Amino acid sequence: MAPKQKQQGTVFAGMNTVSIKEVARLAGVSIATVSRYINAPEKVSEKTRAKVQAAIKTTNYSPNTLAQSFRRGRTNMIMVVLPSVGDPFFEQVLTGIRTAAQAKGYSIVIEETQRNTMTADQIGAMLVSKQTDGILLLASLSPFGTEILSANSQRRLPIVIGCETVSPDLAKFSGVHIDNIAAGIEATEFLISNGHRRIGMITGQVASLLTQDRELGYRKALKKAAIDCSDGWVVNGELSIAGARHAMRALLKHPERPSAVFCATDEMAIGALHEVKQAGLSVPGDISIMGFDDMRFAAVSDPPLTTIAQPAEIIGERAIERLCQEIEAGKSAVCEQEILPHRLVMRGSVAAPSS
Amino acid sequence: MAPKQKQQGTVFAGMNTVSIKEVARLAGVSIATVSRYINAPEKVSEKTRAKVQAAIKTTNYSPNTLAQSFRRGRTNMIMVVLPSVGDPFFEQVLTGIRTAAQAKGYSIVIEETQRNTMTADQIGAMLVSKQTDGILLLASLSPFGTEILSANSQRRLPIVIGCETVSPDLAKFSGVHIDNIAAGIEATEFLISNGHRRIGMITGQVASLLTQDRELGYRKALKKAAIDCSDGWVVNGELSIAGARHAMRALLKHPERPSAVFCATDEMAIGALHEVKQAGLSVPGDISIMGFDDMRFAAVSDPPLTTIAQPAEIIGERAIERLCQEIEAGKSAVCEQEILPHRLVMRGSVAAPSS
DNA sequence: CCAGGGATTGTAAACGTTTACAAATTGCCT
DNA sequence: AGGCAATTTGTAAACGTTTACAATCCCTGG
Repeated sequence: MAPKQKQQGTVFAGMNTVSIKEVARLAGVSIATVSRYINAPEKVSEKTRAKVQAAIKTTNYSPNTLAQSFRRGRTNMIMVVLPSVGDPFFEQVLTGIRTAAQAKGYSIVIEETQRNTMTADQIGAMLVSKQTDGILLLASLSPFGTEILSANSQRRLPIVIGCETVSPDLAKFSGVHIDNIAAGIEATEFLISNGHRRIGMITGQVASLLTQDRELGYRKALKKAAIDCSDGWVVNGELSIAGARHAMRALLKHPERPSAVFCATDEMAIGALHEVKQAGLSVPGDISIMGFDDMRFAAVSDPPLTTIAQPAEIIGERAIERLCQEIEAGKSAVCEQEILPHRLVMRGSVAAPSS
Repeated sequence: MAPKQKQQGTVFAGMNTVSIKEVARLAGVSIATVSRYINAPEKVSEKTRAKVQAAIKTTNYSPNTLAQSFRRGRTNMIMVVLPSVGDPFFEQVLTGIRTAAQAKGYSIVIEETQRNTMTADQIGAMLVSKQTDGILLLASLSPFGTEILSANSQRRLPIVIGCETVSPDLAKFSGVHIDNIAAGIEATEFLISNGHRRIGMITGQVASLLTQDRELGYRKALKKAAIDCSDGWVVNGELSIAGARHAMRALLKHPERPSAVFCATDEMAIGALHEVKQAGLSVPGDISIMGFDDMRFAAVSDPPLTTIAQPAEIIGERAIERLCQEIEAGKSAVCEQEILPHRLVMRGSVAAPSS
C-alpha cells in the first residue's frame, strides 16, 4: 500500500511493468541496442551484451509481447478449429498440434464448431483483424468451416485442413489426413470377410465431411461385394454417445436387423454398444460393432472395440508443420495432400454372425 | 502479381489491410471520430455516424485487435490451466468456461499441466508480458501450478482457482469448487453403508490437490467407521486409464483383497473396472467400484459407474465470472471460496460384498 | 444579436517495440 | 600516424489505436 514505487513504466492491475526504455537507461545504452540484444544478440558487442543482460536481470524485464505482435504484425498464434476438444480422438490430434506448435514458437487458440459460437461476421472479423497467423481447420462442419473458408477469400490467411478431405474445387488448401474412404472400405470389408451380410452404419450429420467419406467407403465396399443396402441401414445422428444410442435404437427396430454395425466414430460405437446391451443382446454374439479412431476408451470397453486406428498425433504435428511453413513463406493456397496410413486393429467387438 | 495496389495500409501475408486512417479519409473525418464511432457511437452525431458507417462498409474495415490490445493494455484473453483438455470431466468444465468467457468477450488460451510444456521461466515471462488478462487455475499439480503462483508474486495478475482447494496460507485467491473432502467422505460412507469393510482407494499423484482432498475424505470416513486401512490399500498412480489399471493390479495382489475400491476419478474407475474384469472377476459381484466426476462415459460403462457428480459446467462458468470481475475491478488477491453442491449418483458398479 | 454552454469534432501525444539510416567507434594496414 | 572498412551504436520514424485537451459548432435564453 505504501507508495514507495518510483520507477518508470506503466501500471497495470496494480503493478509496474518495466519497458525497454528502463532497461536501456540502466544499461546506459539506447533502446535500439536492447532490442537488438533480444532479437539478434550477435549484433551487439560482448561488453554491451553483459551490461544489457545485467540490466535485464535487475529490472526483471521481459518484452511486452503485445507491443511486439503489434509492431511485427504477427501474433505467433494459430487458430485450431475442431468439433470439440473433449473428443478423445481430437484430443490426441491436439497433443500433436501442441507439441509441434510449441516447437515452432506458436500458441494455440481453439474454436469449437459444435458449440457454434461465432457468427459469420465474427469469423470474418477475426480473420481480418490479424488475431492469428493461420488456421488449422479440423472440421469443416457446416456452416462454420465453409464460412471460414469464404470469409477468408477477402484476406488470404494460411489455412491447412486436417483429418478430412475438402473437395479441391471448393478451395485449394493443403491437407493432412488418412484416406477416410479407403479406411471405410477396409472396415466394411472386414465385417464382410467375417461373414456379415446385413451391415448397418451409424454415421454423423450429413454435413460432416469426415463421416461422409467413411460412409462412402462403406457404400463402395458393399457395392463391390454386391450387397444391397438401400434400406434404412444407414442412420445419421449426432456425433455423440446419445446420438449413437438413438441411432442404434432405430437400427434395432429394423425389420431385418443388421448383424453388424459400422460406427463412424469410436464414441458412437461406445454408445451403440451400450444400447445393444441394454436391449438384452450381446456383442459380438448377436451384433458385431466396428468403431473408428481407436481412442483411448476403445481398448477398455466391454468388449474391447475393433476399430480403425488413425495416427492422430502425427496428423496434428504434420498439419502444424505445414501451416507454419505457409505462414513463414507468406504464401497460402498451396494444395498438397499428405496422406498418412491407418490401421485396422482387431479386438473383441467383431465376430462371425450367429445366424 | 500485377502491382496494381496503391492504397495505403500495411501488407500482411500478401494482402492489404485498411487502417482507421483510410476510413477517416474516406468519411472525411478525423481518426479520433472513427475511433469514437467504434467505441462509443453515442458520442458521434447522427450525420457523421452515417458517413463513417458507409466508409467502414466500403473499405471493409475492421479494427486491428493487435493495436487495440497494445494500446489498451488488455488482451481480452484468459489463460486456463488444466491437466488435460481431453479429460472428459475437464472438458465439461471447459464448456462452462467457454460459455461464460464468450459472454464476457474473452478468448481462452489453454495450458495443459500434464504435458508439462512450459519451464518456470516461460511461465514467468508469460505472466509478466501481459499476454493474458487473468488466469484460471484448474490444477495446481506440481510443479506447474505452484510455479505460476510464485511467478505471479512479481506481477499480480488476477487468478482464480477452480475445482480444487488451495490452502489459504499458500496463496489467497478466490476459488470455485465442490467440497472434495465431503464428497470423498460421502463416497466412502456409501461403500461402508453397503456393507464393505475392506475398501481400497486408487488416487492420483501425491501432488494433485484434487485427489488429495478426496483421499482425505476417504480416510476420515474410514476412521469415523473405525475401519483400519493403514495397509497397502491406498495406491497412488497416474490420473489415466493405464495408471489405474496398474494400481488395480497391485490391489488385486493384496493378501487381503479389498471388496470395494474408490477411484479418485471416473477415468481411473474405468481403467480399474477393466482390470478387474480382465482378472476374471466381476463388478460389482466380486469387487465394487466407485468413481468420481460423472463424466459422460461413466453412464455407458459395463456396469454403469456409481459415482459422484460435480456441476462441472457451472464450476467453469462461475470461475470465469469471478475472474472477469477481478480483472475488471483491477484487484486480485480476493479470497472467497464458492462451494457448489455435488451429488452421489447410484448406478451399477457398487453392491453389497459377496463375502 | 450576443453570451454562454453543451454537444461534437479535431489535434496530437502516447503505448513499447522494431528497424532503416546515420553516426560513432574500433581495428587494421600501410 | 592516417585512412578505410567493418563493426557497433544511436536517432528517429513508424506500426494503428485511444484519449486528454483544445477547438469548433450549434443552440438557447436573455
